[in-house]
Amino acid sequence: MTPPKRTGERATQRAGERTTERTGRLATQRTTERAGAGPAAPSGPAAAPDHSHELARLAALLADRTRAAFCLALLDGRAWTAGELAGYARVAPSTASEHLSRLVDGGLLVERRQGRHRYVQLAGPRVAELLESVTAHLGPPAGPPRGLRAASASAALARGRTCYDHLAGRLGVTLTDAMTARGLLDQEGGFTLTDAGREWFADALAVPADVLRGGRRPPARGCLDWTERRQHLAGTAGARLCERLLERHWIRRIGTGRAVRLTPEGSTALRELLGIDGPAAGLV
Amino acid sequence: MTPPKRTGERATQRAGERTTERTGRLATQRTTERAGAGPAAPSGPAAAPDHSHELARLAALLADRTRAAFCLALLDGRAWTAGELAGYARVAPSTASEHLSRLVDGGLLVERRQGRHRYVQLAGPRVAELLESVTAHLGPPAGPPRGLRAASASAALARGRTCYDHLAGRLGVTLTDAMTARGLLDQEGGFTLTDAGREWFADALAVPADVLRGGRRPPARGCLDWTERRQHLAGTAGARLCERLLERHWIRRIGTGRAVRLTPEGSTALRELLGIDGPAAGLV
DNA sequence: GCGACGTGTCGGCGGCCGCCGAAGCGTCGC
DNA sequence: GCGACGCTTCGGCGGCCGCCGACACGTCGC
Repeated sequence: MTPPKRTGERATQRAGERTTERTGRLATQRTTERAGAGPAAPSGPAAAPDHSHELARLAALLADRTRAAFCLALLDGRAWTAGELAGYARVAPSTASEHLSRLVDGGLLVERRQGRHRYVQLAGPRVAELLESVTAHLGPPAGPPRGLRAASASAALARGRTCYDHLAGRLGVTLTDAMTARGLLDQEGGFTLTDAGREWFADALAVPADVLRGGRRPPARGCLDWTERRQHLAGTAGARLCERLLERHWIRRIGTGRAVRLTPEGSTALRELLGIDGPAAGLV
Repeated sequence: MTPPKRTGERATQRAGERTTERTGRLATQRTTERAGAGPAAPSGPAAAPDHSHELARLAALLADRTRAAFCLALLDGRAWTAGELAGYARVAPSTASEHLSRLVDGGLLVERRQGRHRYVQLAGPRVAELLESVTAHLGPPAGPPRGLRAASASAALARGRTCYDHLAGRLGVTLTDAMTARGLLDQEGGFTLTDAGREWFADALAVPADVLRGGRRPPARGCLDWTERRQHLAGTAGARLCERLLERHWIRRIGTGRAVRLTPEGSTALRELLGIDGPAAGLV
């Protein structure tokens, strides 16, 4: 019953983890044989590909509070500099630098050097979805009451904000509800754009139907909102919607944060397009 | 620029992590203030609830290769004993015991004591979905070629297997495709059961429509298949489908593993119900 | 009742990890 | 060009973690 010694093996594994090249991919590393591969595995063939190593490697990237804070901050979809993130998470610049290198190596982040700045960003929608789905499994958000001035800022965030590349907050949920009520979106047994929805995107937003159809990324997807506790539209459709609204200045970013506000023009437009009463819905 | 000392704070955090009571919930722990809460945060209001601590805590559960292997093994949906898992992952029983305690405390697993055995199981569909969504973001499975005898076992797994509580492998994908072709399932812009699909579940499988509608769990959901690289039906509908097929002996488990095979009766039934040609689809 | 067995607890060991400050390097602004 | 600035590298420190073996405890089979 005593398992074979494998201290040495484990040691080389660990070493392997550290010397990862900066490929910036989530791809498989060299695999050291272990689980279910030998005669000692009692429960029959564990022939599923052994993902345990890669899973642990990926999870380890998020298993540190500072790195987790970085990733959550980057969930706003924008690029941050290393220094901003260091200040945000209250760690020394050197510490932040090391963490960022690990996250880039691990494929969660991409970086762009620009002058003396290092801009870093989530590596793509898939990473954003990954983070969302993991955070969705966490308990309810920490605490309802916080500082005083933070309250007004969080009120703005609750009204509307970006969530990676789509819209969240009351704005996101209201849009989603309005689209559902008008038969553009179907939430019955999933999160699907209807035929009418595709037409609406083409007519009202000039987003052709084929843009919403193809590729690996789901056209429509629900994303759980932590202030509203409701789903809002994500996926390609959610991203295009947010994009168009910003382009047309129907919404505008507040300062440098992720909060957005509905402009007067936007209020009019949304009333015409979706029958949304901005003030009544608490969007302004 | 130099951040405030917080060695002591960090130390108590860590201590807090270790002394977690055995509540077995994913819930929020006490939160120690940090990211974005103070004046040093440069990038405006980071008023999003600070999930970084809980995210790191959750990720840390999966950040160890042994624990990751446990979780992936348990993804077959069945209950394993502590000893089985120890043998599977090639660690000492004492080590496995400690890991299991952490996973139970962390809310990923539930345990059932039965005589001198400790049966352990994934805590629920939500945990299974979490693991699926994370593993889906890993690179492609480790290596195509493996040992010799493992090949036949993995061929059986490729034909059909359970994935937590629903069906995967060629069987899962074939069923999903057939349902889609018959208009029971809509994959156009998500993964939705159509009205016809709900009727079919009621008529053909005696699963009433309200069972497929309610609750937190999505009625239909896509689950990425690592052998087929395609999505197959998961969610409540997927679970009921698998359940019924087992009940009616249309499929049967092979040995104690997660592999399943199509029975002759099942082959007939699936041809009648969905027009599936078992042999031609490589299911037998 | 008495061993075999599965599991939990404890102490200890080696290793990795996260953190920092100091120093170095390239870039930008003047 | 020269200093300020953003970032990175390096060494070092403290702490946690994963692993094991030894031992204790409860259960099961005979």
